[in-house]
Amino acid sequence: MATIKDVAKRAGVSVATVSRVINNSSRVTPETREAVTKAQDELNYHPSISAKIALRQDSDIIGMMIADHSDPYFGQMVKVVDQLATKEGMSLIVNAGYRDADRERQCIDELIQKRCRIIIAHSMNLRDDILIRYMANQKSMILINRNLRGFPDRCVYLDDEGGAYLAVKHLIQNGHTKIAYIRSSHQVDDAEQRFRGYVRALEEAGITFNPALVVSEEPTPQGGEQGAETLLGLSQHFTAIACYNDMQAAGAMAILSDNDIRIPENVSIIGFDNTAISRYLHPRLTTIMNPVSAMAISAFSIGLAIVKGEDASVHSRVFTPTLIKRFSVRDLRSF
Amino acid sequence: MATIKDVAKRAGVSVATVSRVINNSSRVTPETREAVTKAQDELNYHPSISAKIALRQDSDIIGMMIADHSDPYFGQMVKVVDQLATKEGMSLIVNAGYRDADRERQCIDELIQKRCRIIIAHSMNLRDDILIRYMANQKSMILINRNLRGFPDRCVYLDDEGGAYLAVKHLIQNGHTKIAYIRSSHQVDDAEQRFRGYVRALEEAGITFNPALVVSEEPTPQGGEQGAETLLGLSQHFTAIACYNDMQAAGAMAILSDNDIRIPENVSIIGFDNTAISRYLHPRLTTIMNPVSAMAISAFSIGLAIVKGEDASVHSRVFTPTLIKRFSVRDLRSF
DNA sequence: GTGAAAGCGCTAACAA
DNA sequence: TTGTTAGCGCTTTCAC
Repeated sequence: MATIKDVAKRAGVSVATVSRVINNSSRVTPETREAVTKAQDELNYHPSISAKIALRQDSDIIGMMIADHSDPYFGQMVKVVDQLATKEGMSLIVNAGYRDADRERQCIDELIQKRCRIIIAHSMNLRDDILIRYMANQKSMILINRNLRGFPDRCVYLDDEGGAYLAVKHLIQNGHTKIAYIRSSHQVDDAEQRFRGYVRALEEAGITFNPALVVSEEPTPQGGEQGAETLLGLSQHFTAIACYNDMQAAGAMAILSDNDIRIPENVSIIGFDNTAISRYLHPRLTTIMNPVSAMAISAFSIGLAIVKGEDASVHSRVFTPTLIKRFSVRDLRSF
Repeated sequence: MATIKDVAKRAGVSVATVSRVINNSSRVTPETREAVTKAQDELNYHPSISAKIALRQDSDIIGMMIADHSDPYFGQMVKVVDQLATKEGMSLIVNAGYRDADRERQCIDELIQKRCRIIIAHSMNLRDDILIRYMANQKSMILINRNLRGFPDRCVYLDDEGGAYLAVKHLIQNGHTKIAYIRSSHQVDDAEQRFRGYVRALEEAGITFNPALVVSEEPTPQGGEQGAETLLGLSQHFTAIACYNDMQAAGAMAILSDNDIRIPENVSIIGFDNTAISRYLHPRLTTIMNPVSAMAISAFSIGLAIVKGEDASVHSRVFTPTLIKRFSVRDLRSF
């Protein structure tokens, strides 16, 4: 691999001049510039970013930690940050922790080792004390989907409890009282919050909570299939299923449909997240809007403001979910 | 940010010893190791990867270029490579070019500048001559979804033409002759190949190709919606629609359904790629299996073999699509 | 406008 | 087992 020295030699100039041409850092005569560019091209020279970072001690890299590369929810989040980063002339590195605490630590350590200027982390399994330590040391680290005590201005999150409450309240307002819930089997904050929203909506409506109508499954279509099968086997009567997320809803709908149970005529379904898939299920899924893009923009903006020494408090930190009405919930009161 | 010197000073040893502890590179007495680890921890020291790369000239980073972070197709590809990389103790960087030639070049340049040991690129818009130049200079660069002349052993791709042929032949075998096609509006190889497969299947069956039944749309659900609307407005009779991919199929199905056209009773649909979504559409989508994971594994294995100086020719390079029969195609012959 | 040289954080060869 | 030191590719200051 050609180095700056090779280019300098070939162009008959010093390395300093080559550096200046590469970085447009100060005036260089057109002839010199031409000669350098030519040499660069002939040698297929690509400056080493590492050498630059080693020397300069800062990097223009923004690092993200997400749970899973193959999950479109995170895909959207990454895309938004990627486009903002590009606009700022920064580059992006994304690590996925796959919901494993050790792997998550590794991912964040790697981002630090690569000297990312901003770190945006969506941690699923890291304990508070570990995150607190990272946050304390990385002044431009932002957390998505977590409200960590001590760092109110660097935590961007959704009101998950309120979202689930909204979903279940919508079912109740449509006359449902026997409402099953497929929760996430992961031990994460949002799973707990969403479940709590379900319980609160029931309680507020004076409906007694029936633990037999709650199943715990992976937050995937397969989990939804499994959950629906379990619920059907229970021979407990229910008229609606609220799900942890849209993926589970998709799986549950497939199983219901396989069993000739019509949606929403026989059973109503409500999802969460408003993932792309929800618009293409049949019937189109009523769900809760999770403003991922807006949260990603906010997280990025806060990080950027910190790095630039600007005021970060102008950006939103807690986001409110809203109901997206489609066709998977039946109004029982009109019958 | 603490440096290796700070740690050395605090632990009362030399930087070389700290380096040895970090890299487990040679024997160190337990007491020394302990002292170093303690100092590291107290100072929150994270070694700079950049300094290491600058010095060692190689990196254990594997770089990928994909089209779009938010597309689950690429998400799956990235996940597979990520897990293989982790197993090899390597880290992963992914850049997305969003189907723009300039951005794609930037992405690849960035991967080179970061001194990735292996580069896996899925280029949509780069011209052959540009790719040839990159491939010639980057000996461990692998191309996915492209058969670049001159580099047969570093190109991993799907027989797209054969896949579309398979799809349309399946429709024909089920008695369809008026077959519409929604193609991708992108000027990329696979779009052209798949379209060719459609035409060949028709020709082989003696069905005259009707250009009025072909519409060109974005490879997204929105594109599929648009395409279906156009086709319906044409008042040209058709009994089946073959799509460039599953996303388009999902969108088309939603539009058909909105217009009370039943699938497959009134119109059959076939997709391409066997994306996760295809199993959760209603009815479940008959489609063509695109073995992304297998291709990603192959690309990675070839790259690794090159880097290790092993024989790369044992890994598959061209992949054959297969038909996944589900419930979106009706057999017209039984009526 | 250009060059010489110092130095970033780190590893590895060599010495002790 | 540990320390000293050269040097990786690059940027930047200071001369000229």
